Amino acid sequence: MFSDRADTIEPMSRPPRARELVLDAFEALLIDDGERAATMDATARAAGVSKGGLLYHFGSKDALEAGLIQRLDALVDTDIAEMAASPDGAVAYFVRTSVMTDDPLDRTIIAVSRLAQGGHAAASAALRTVRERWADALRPHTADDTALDLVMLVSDGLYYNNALGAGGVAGPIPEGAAMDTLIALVERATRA
Amino acid sequence: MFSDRADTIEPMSRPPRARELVLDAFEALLIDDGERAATMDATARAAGVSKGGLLYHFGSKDALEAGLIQRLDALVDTDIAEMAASPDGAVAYFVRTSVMTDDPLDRTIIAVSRLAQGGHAAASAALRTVRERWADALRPHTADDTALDLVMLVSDGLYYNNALGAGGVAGPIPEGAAMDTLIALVERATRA
DNA sequence: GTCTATATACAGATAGAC
DNA sequence: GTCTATCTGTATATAGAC
Repeated sequence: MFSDRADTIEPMSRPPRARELVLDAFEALLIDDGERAATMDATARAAGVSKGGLLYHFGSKDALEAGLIQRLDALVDTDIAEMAASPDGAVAYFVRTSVMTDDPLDRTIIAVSRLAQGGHAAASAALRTVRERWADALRPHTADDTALDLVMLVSDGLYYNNALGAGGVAGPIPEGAAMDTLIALVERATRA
Repeated sequence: MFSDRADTIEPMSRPPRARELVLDAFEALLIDDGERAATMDATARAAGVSKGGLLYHFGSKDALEAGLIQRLDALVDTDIAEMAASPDGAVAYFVRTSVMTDDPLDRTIIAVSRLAQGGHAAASAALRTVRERWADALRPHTADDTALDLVMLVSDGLYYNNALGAGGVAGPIPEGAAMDTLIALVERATRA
């Protein structure tokens, strides 16, 4: 049902490229400097366009924020599919990927969290929905509701520490072997 | 070394009362509406004083934020003492009190988190210090570093969900019996 | 599609009256 | 101690040229 015109080579993207660059810039500002600093002006400057140029793609601040939330939903689709297919098991995959690796999904989640903490209702709702989707995907892999709570909370804790790292010293997140041991402990405590 | 004049009855407070009311208002705005909305103007209005009146107590936005961080440190002193004295055990006390009950400490932590997410370096540093103090107090009660990580992360996860609740629907936090079961699971997995 | 220029509102902070 | 102006900078958004 797709009619992708693949006969042009250079501008391969269906979603306008400039639009994605603006979202990248907005995301980076939210992560590095917080909601307050992520203004239309700063976003335009960071994306290398003018304010007017930005407002052609996103007619308002609300539209820009909605665009970021839309990106989050798309990235979570992919993540849930990868989690289900993970050879390690869904729980191990989920806990391990809950620590920020600067991949697109991690970045978008932190950015949307900043929006949520700024009182943006749609951002809070989007994060709750994402959390619920993850919980649904993990439920078959955990012993009971309490075990699922534990897995979800450890993941939330990891994200909380990631989110606090902004602009400051890195948070106290288990790395390498420490993470492997933590995952083993969580799996032992929650295995279905 | 203190020369407390206790001979006056009515104004019993050493820290000026208006100052505390301003901090209460600032805190409430941060929690309910986010950092962006917690302006000097809005804080003054919520505290029932004028902008000039607020600026008598806190000469700048930075001073106001520093005042909130100072309040956090004082509240954590009390909490650590209560945790050590808890008949339930430190781990159970810690996990149970990690869910927002609208007590002064919970409120101040969420408020300072908002500041931290807005890029306020001193707020991030203060939260890291608080986390470290808790970890030190809990270390003797956990089997090893991994167990301690697990307890800390569950607590962080609880706070993360509390923090997201702002202005929106309540987060998916275990309550009542579910919380008791979770604490039992965490204790079984981490007991020293 | 992308730009400059501008309107309107509100932020943090100062000055000085009461 | 607490107030009412008021200054200065910056945010979102619009208008309209190129």
